[in-house]
Amino acid sequence: MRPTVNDIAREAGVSLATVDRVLNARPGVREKTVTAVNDAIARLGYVRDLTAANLARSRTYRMAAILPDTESQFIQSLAAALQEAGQAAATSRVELVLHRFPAEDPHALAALLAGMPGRGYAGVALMAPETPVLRDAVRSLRTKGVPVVALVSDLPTTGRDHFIGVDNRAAGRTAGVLMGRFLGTTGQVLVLGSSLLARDMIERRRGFDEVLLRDFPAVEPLPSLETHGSSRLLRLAVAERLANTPGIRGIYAMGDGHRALTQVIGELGLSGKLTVICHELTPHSRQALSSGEITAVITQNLGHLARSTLRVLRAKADNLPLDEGQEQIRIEIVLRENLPAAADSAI
Amino acid sequence: MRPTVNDIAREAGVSLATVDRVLNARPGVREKTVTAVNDAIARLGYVRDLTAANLARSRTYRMAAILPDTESQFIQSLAAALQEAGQAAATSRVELVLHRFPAEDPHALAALLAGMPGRGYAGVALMAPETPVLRDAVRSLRTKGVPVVALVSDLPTTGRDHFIGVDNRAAGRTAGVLMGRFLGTTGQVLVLGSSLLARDMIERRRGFDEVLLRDFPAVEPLPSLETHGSSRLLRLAVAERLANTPGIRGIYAMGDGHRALTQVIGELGLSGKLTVICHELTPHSRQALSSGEITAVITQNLGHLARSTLRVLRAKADNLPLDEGQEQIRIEIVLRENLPAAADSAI
DNA sequence: GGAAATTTGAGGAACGTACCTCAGAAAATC
DNA sequence: GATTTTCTGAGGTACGTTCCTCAAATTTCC
Repeated sequence: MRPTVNDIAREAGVSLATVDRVLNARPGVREKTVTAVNDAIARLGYVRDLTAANLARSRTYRMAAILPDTESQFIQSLAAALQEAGQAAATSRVELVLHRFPAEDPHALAALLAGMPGRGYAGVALMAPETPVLRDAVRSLRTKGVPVVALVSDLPTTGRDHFIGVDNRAAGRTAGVLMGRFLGTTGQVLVLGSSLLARDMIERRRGFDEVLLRDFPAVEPLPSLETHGSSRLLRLAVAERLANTPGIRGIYAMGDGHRALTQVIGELGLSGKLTVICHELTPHSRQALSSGEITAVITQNLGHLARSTLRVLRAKADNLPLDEGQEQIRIEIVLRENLPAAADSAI
Repeated sequence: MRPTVNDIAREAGVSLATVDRVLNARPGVREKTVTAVNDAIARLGYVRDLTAANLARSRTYRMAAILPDTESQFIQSLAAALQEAGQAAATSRVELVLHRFPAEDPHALAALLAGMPGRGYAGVALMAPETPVLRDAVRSLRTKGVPVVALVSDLPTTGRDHFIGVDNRAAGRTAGVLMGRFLGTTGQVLVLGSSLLARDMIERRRGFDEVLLRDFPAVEPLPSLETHGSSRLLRLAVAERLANTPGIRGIYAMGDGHRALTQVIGELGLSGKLTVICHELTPHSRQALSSGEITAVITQNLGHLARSTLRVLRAKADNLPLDEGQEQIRIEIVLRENLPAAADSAI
């Protein structure tokens, strides 16, 4: 049988109450006694039974996930993944509530955040652009004891507790190598980015250029086209560039808008003739990948991201250490040949 | 507050004992009453609190993981990942015991398996070659009610409950595209494989050839060299082939022995001049990747694999459904640019 | 050496479920 | 309508923790 708190009390020659004080770091125990208890714990190899502990605490964790109300497939997939992870976590006393904020209105977001502590949230996961208003809102939340984690795009200046997502600079570098090696020789590359999540776009771009400059000097990345999430804008801009710049042999799409992109490429009769690398596996990019319209997708596993979010929030709420290995989100490269089955909840 | 069994009893107008009988499918309840209880459950949206349930059952899960006693870095990393996942799972009443068997002795393995039910194992995870003896041993285990999952290399003919690992055919295809695109033009490719885990080797080879044949007819994969896990054999064979076949521009290493391979390549002064693609991220392949001796590694996240193993075994032991999305192990492509930080427990 | 402060012990209630017993109610059978 | 048989209720204990109270023991300080 596994040792219990009672075994420890006996082994350490103290009472159960004292063991409990030590285990839960409650005050009023002499240093010497603490050591004695810890020794007993080590000797017996005691591991706290979390199921029993949580039950006794009868603690429930009400968490919020806040996303922009953009209706891109990526955001939708992310929302779905979070919902699903929330459902699964219901058995471990964690409840996840999804909130949306108007993508272009940082003040609405700040107001939403300000209301969080009052509504009993034990933690907040947030995907949002890094504005000054947001920075203050996050800081205020944290001083009120609500942990905040950044999702997908980091918010370092806000002092968030953790960032859950990939290293976007490394993701950009990865896109860079693939572009360089797939092109093989010379060529110009069209680079597209929305601007909502400024930070991740900037980091991707930086990584992309870094690799091309260093390892593939014959490849010339063009200045970024900002599409602001508008497919009309994207379509016009891409058509114009492709028509006027015959040297373009590749496209690096850092943001969303896969559908508009493949469409305009198709209309120009260039499907399959360009090396197209984009980010995020969505229903549409899956389809374009398997049809050969997109060459490679750099992505992250949204199911993992969502589950990680809940685990991290919970650990932060309980002030417990993280299993860094488990929480590290990998940069995944998806080609037609390793496209995961659609059964994957993360899409 | 979440509804409890008591709420259900009140809502259904029956006693707690009856609700308990229904919930745990114990006999002695009229059909009509069962329906009434289930209706109440549906109405209140009751979800059984698994932590409390397991506590009450005072159920613990003793699981076994069985690996060959080969000392390859891959097996060592896998063993470490399993150990670590086992430690983490101790808080949720799961215990994992690692066993090894002599790699070349299927009968010793069968004997080991035969002893499992007696020792109170609730589930077994197994990485082993698919021999007739093994098939019978696994079948016998399963009829005794012990779920068995195959690890890394599938064992379809044994009727195992689940396979945890990547689709090796798809992994081979992925290696194929990378090789084809990275080579760019014509070239011969040396293919190396150990033979211990016959099935995964065969599947990888099949996938590799499939893609090259279809999409890269100018690339010619040579017949597999079997190294039987011996680095001496590998070294001799590779040196001989490279010396006598000047058309070789790439190497696809399906099995282990990264160290011997990069060594012999280095001795021939070919470091960085060949496109080398291999499987499994290990300390050594990491190093070779970052130094440019290996071009790409096709791998799987061992941390994920280990945690998945425990979750699946537990679900099978409880006869619960799986979250397929969470358990699907992805085929990962690692280049120097997206090499995950070594902090990752999965190495 | 005595008062004050600190540390410890003993005990109990609670968390939500499982599982047991035994008596009593309701239904089925003749 | 009496007798079986089948269902149901009431109550309890247990799982391993957390967290509380209050008294007693021990230490610290003047």
